Amino acid sequence: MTAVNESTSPPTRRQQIIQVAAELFAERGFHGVSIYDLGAAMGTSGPALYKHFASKDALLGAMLVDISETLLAEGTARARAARSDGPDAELAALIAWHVEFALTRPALITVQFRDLASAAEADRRSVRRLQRRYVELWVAAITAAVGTDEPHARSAAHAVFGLINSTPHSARLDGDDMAGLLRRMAVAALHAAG
Amino acid sequence: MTAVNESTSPPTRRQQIIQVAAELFAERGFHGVSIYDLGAAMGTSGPALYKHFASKDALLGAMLVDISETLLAEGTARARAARSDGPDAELAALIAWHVEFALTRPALITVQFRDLASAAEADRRSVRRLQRRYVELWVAAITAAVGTDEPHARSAAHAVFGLINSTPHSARLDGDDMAGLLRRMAVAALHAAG
DNA sequence: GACCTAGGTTAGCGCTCGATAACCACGCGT
DNA sequence: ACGCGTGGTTATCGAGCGCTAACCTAGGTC
Repeated sequence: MTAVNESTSPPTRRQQIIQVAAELFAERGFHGVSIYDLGAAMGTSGPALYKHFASKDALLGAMLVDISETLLAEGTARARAARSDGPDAELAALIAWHVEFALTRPALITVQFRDLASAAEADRRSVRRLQRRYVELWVAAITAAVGTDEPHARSAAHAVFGLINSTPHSARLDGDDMAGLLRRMAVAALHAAG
Repeated sequence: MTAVNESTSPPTRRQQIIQVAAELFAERGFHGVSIYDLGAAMGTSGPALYKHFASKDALLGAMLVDISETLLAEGTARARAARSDGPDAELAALIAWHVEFALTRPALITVQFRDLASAAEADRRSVRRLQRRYVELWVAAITAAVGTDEPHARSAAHAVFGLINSTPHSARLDGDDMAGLLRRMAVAALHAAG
C-alpha cells in the first residue's frame, strides 16, 4: 500500500523492520530466519514483531508487495518521462532504473525472487499481478524499440531481469563501473532478441 | 563424487532421491520441504531417507556438489573440444552447454542458486570451489574472444549466468526457440562487455 | 537352511519455532 | 492528575521438525 519513500516522513517502524528483515532473509532465506533472530537484529526481542505485523508471513508479504510496487511505480514514471525521446530512450530508462534498483537494494532483489514461494497465497497473487504489469511495461518498450514479437519480448525481458538481478551474486566492481557494464550488456542482449 | 550420468548403470536410489528432492526444493525451498514430504514423494515414508543419506543437510550437499561437478566437467570437456575452432567457437560451446543444462534441468538450476546458503559449511566450500573453477573457464574464454580485462569478464560471466538461469521463472517458449534466443542474447551481451 | 545385509517400517524424543497471554512503562490530550 | 494507546517485556503453549531406536522383512551367499 505505502510506497518505500513516504516523501519526507521519517521511516516508520514497519519500514525499519522490513529493511532489517530483508537483509536477514537475503542471507539465510525466509525459513532460515526466526522471529527471535529478527528481534535481535532490531535491538528488541522476539515477539515485539507482532505489534507491527500480524504474522511472520504478513511481514514477508508486505516486503514483497512493497518491492513490486516500487519497481512498477518508478518504472512507469521513468518510462513515461523518457517516452518523448523515442523508443530507444524509453527502453534505456527502464534498464537504467532496474540496474539502479538492483545495485542499491541487492537484498530486496534477492528476497524477491528467492522467497516468493514462501509467501502466502494472497500475497503471492498480488505480487505476481504487479510483476506482470511491470513485465508488460518492458514488453511494450522492447517491441517498440527492437521490433520483436510479444512472446519473444516477454522471454527476453525475463532474461534481462536475470542478467541485472545477478549482481548480488557477483564479486562487484565499483558501483558506477558495474552499472555501466550491466546497462551495456542489457541493451545488447535485447537488441539480439529480434 | 559420482557424475549425474554413471554411463549405462540404472539410476541408484540415491540419485532417484536427489532428483525427486530437487523438484520439491525448487518449488518450496529447502527449509520448506520436510523429511516426510520427501518420503511421500518417493512413495516411502519419512525416515527411510536415512538409509541413504546421513542427514537432510547431507542430501542437499550431495545435490549441490553433483550439480557443480556436472557443470564444470561437461563445460571443461566441451570447451576443450571446441578450442581448436577458435575463441568464438569455444565461448559459443560454453554458452550452448549452459543453456542446454538450464533448459533441461530447471529444478537443479533453481536450487543451486537459491538454497546454497542453507547447505553446511563444508559443502558450501566445496560447491564454491567448483563454481570458481567453472567461472574461470568462462573468464578465460571471454577474455580470449572479446578482449576484456579479467574483472569485467568475471562480472560479465555472472551476469550471463543470471540471464540463462532465468529460464525457470520465464513463461517458456518451446525448447529450441528458447535455446536459440538465450544463446543469441548471451553472445550479444558478452560482446558488449568489452 | 542359517545368516547377513539392504532397505524399509513405526514410535517417540528433544528442540525450535511461530504465536499468544498477561503484564508494564512511557507520552500525551483533556 | 488521569486514562489510554503504543510498543515493549517475559512466560508459555502447541505443532512440526530432524533424527534415533527398535524392529521387520526379502534376497542372496556359504
